[in-house]
Amino acid sequence: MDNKEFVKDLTKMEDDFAKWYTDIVLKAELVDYAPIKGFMVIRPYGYSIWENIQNVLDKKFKELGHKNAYFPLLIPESMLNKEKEHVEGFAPEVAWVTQGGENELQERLCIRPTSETIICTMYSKWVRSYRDLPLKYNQWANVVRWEKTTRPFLRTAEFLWQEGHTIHATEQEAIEETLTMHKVYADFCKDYLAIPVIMGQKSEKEKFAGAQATYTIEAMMHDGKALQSGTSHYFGNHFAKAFDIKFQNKEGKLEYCYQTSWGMTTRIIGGIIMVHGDDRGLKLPPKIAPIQVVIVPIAQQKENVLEVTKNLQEKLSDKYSVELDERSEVSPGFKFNYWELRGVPVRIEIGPKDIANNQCVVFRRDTLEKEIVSLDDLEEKIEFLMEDIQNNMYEKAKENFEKRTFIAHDFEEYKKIFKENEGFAKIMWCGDRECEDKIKEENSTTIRCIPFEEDKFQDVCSICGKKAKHMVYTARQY
RNA sequence: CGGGGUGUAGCGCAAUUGGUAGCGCACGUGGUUUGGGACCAUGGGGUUGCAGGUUCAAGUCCUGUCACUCCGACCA
Repeated sequence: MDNKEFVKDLTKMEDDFAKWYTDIVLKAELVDYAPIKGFMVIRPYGYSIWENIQNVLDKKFKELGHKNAYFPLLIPESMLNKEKEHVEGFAPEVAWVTQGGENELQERLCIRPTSETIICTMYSKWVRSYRDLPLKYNQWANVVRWEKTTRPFLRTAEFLWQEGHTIHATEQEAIEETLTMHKVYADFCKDYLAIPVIMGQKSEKEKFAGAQATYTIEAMMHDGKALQSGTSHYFGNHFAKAFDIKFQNKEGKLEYCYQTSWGMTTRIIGGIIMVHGDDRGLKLPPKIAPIQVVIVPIAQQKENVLEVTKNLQEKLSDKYSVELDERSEVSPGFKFNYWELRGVPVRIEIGPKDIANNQCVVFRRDTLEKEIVSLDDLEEKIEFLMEDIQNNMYEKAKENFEKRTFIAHDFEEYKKIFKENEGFAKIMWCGDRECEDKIKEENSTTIRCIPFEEDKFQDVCSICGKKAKHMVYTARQY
């Protein structure tokens, strides 16, 4: 049968994209809804994707001299209130603890929406001299933000993340740190998740509450909407002033520290699904897939079949994560669909015929192609496929990205683009808040970022016609 | 918080003018199967969201209430 029959045009999926998405995360057993509204349960298979992400990032962080630590879940209200912009930004979505045991608390405690405040409080105790700097700590934790509408991974009331917090003696060093981590995220998305991203800076309006500058990586989902996939903030010394983080410099004078923070969350799993998934379900990049190869025995009750597959699993397990599906109660066809839904990059089928011919059937999830491979060449073939699938997935994602990136020279053209399409629209922007608000009001789009690489296609603002400052990417967002 | 919708088995649904709750999938057991979601036989599973009312009789009609969900505003 022609495999292309199965590959439906992904654009047809758009209308029901949200439904498709939630269907996949539930059916592939990544998550389940929790008994508390807005919260999700991450099931073992979904969690193992997160573990793989953690491992890669954690290793990278440590290479860059960061250390892991852990700070409390609860933050006293007075502590949160110390930085004005920050508390105003988060106030609408914090959850509060007001009672301890039977007693009402003197001061209510918020469940961390992020940990800047408590970490700054500790940093102020730990820093005395320039010799103590920089402090580069990271924590893997959960945070709670009381969101009104939620969707598994993309927006839930509680989510898992890493948050790195660093303080430095100089502005320059802190800015460098912010940019370094920004690049770590971008490279991670490209090299491990096969997701192309735009690197850039957030507008004043969209930046993190309390930050001086927010850098973001913006990914495009298959339906053309944007997903903010990782952020890196430069704080200047705002928080240092609010939390009194001072150090004595070489000259013996007291100075405030310069600070950064950066985070990536379980939301990125939603990104992987929405960038790569198709109508058969998940499609996981080999570098991050919990199971890289699944072996499906055919007619497994027949002599030798299970034995051969077990040996093969053992052999391949040195290099790859290999699952042998030896369930006898379901048919091979069922297993094919089962593992495709879960996004396993490579499947090996082996039955009596193959054993007789010293061969197997190798299936790749990205293109849905099947191929007969000699068992002697199998290891080489798998090695090739792991790399080829990874690259091919990136290319496909990039293709979609480019196909759905538009240029708007004026507002009429802009409106037309978002009336007819979903995607990224590049515009020239004067830098005024008015124009930023206007596109949102009329198109529900936002400025995703001011990219590092601007393609200045005209001199005037695409919205108001005044002199333009920047080229920016705009889109509807998740 | 503004507008719409839905609550019946684990999931998806059905039940005629009110007449004592059923189907598919899933699940249990026995057997036959196994190269793209197997089949046969058989079995288990329900205070119809909750509370009240009308009636000989309520999944169905009335009142209240709760929950969920979709579309807008807020966000990693």
